[in-house]
Amino acid sequence: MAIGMDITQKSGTATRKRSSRKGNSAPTIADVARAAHCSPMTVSRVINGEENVREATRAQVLDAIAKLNYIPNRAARSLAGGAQLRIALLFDNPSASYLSEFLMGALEEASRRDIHLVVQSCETVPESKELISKLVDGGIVGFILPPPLCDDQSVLDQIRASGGIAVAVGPGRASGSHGAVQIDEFQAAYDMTRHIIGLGHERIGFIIGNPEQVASGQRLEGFRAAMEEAGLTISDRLIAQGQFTYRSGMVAAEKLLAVDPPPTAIFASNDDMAAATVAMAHRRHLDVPNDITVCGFDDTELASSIWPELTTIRQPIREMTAQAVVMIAKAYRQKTPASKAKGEQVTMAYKLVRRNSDAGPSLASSFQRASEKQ
Amino acid sequence: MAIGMDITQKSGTATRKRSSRKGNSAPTIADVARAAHCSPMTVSRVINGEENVREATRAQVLDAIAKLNYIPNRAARSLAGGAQLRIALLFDNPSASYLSEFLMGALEEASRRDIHLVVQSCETVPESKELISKLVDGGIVGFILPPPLCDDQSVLDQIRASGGIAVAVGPGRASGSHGAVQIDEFQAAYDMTRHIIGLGHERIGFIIGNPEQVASGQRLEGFRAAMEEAGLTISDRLIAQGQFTYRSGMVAAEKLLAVDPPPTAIFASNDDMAAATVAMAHRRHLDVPNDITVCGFDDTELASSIWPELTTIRQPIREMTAQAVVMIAKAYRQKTPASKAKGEQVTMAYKLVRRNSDAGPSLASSFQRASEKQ
DNA sequence: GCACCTTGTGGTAGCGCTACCATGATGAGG
DNA sequence: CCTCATCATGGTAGCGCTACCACAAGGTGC
Repeated sequence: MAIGMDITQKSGTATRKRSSRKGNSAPTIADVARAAHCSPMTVSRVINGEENVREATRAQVLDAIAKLNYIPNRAARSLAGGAQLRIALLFDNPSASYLSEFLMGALEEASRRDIHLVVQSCETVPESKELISKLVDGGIVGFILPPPLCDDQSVLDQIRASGGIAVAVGPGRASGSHGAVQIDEFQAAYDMTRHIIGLGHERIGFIIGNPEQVASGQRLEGFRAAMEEAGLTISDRLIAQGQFTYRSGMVAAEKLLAVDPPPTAIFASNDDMAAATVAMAHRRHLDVPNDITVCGFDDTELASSIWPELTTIRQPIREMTAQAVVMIAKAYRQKTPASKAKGEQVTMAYKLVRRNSDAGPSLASSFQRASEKQ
Repeated sequence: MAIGMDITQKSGTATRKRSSRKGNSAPTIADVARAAHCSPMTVSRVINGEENVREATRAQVLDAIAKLNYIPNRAARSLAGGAQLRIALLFDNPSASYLSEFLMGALEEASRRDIHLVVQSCETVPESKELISKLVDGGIVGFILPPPLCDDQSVLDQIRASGGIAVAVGPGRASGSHGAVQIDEFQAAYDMTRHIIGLGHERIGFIIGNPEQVASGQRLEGFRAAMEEAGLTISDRLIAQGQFTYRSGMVAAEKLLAVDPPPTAIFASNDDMAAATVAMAHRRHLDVPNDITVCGFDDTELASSIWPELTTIRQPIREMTAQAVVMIAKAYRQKTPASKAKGEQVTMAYKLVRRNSDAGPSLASSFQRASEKQ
């Protein structure tokens, strides 16, 4: 890692007398063994709950452990224990804030379990093929795949072919062939739509996400279902295609706001597009939320850094990623030829976060809507 | 990334004498050494960025590392390296995107060095006093302080009094009593202003950051210096006070845009406020950058997620935080009574990132300006 | 010319723990 | 009584890496 910087590292002298290497501190297994009048091996057995230790010996050891306040050294344990789990986190180019949340969860859990996490960018699909088998050869046993990679069947297949364990995080739909951690996208979009309807809106616009990601379709379906259930008509003109990017959101919002009469609320499939919608509304001198309600999805950082802050759906990204790490660890441990490719599915709870971008329809709009009906 | 090199690992090591303990062998430092035709020690040096390695050797080793996809074993590292360091990252409430970048850098470096990183929110200053000594008693040896905490002398003093090592990241000015990692805020703001002037602008607005942070003042000074050097007058009406928040940016931008004649460019002291300025400009039906240039500072994720993407100053936040971790680790290791409170200062390189929010002044504005001069 | 650095490199000895034998003790079966 | 499985335990050899020298090669300075 060479960064273009100059640093003043003049200090190199300092001849301290090496106290860290041996010195004081931290009782070791040998200390315990001495105190319990047995060998380190026996202590190790007790710690690891092995069977073949006499009850009396075990008690002695336990006693010594308590007396010395001994805590086994994690690092040494996993070093000696051999097989350290290595997991790769592949990513294409998700939104940066999504990725950082994602990393936090994975890194934290990996550190807790003393698992090696390798973070790998994986730009192009053709390249990925070679990359994956290289990683597997290099000792990587599992792969965590955030969107949009989690929807790429060829990557999934490649991992399986190489003998790796794949866990997709946040795919729209789970296929049984691999593990997945997700939220119920359909239900979340449904809930949000219900929320908007509950505010009194009837003319609600929707911006679809990137059509290549399964989640986009599911969110749209959730929206549709709630609208239909409420007996509201869904005009094609009030549904715009986006790509999950801010820019695509601007284009889509522009289109929706130009419809006559305009929607009193817009539900965008992610926060970037919702933020763009707010910007477009402002450009038209519409107040958010008084003139128009705008809701997003994902609760990325953007949602709370713009004004008004967005009402959105919070995915527990960190927890989801942590869960993915756990799942790989588990799958690896019980990797009998049989259960190998089972593919556990976990659905986690999302949350509708209400902030300042939603409100009931304005009187003017209501009036307009009322008159329009007649 | 270089592909096309097949992995020659297995053919190279014919004997395969290991394999006893581990089934799936991850490449070790010895494998790399063999591939790079040097000793494991040299590889270790390269990995740890030590100085005394010839450039050619370093390159060879780096090459071998890449080829083998080698990843150092953290467990072994911390075992051999001695005690495990514990560092706290205290934060008040910086912008979320800043924080997430910040965390990434720290987490990554901490994980790389097997340092235990404790992330601690520290809302109120009175509370902080107790918190710090509690953490030190609990075995925390170092503290990383992002803005705005890095400007709080009482926190710094408290850490020193408790015997902890403090490193401020991104303070405006370094005091010798503690470590600091920063960029040259003044120079960066100066450069950006020069850039804007170079585009042909003369009537340039500025939005100041939170006055409690030293960096705000430095950025303002950099702006002033460049303006004066170019012989441009600085109207008080074209300088607005902000707080580094999106919302404060909206208020400030509104004020600046209402000035008659309005500025043809606005330089905001951070990206959040710049983004807000773009939004306000749009609300007034001003095109960015054709009608007005808007520049930010920090290059947080927001800068590239809105449209147009912001021209801004990129601080290597991640690298800076990583550097802070390194500095604490080093300071701790050579913590002789003498060198203890030395307080190393590191200044890192920033970069002016040009994107799509700047352009020369429009003809209309130029004309206006020209006529105004007469 | 010989002390002295300085610089790049290699060798060795562990860090604390566990895998894998090897060893004494036991008891059961012949 | 002697074999042979079955315990309970000990010894040894690393796991992968880094701290600490040692050492050779190339300067300086006088």
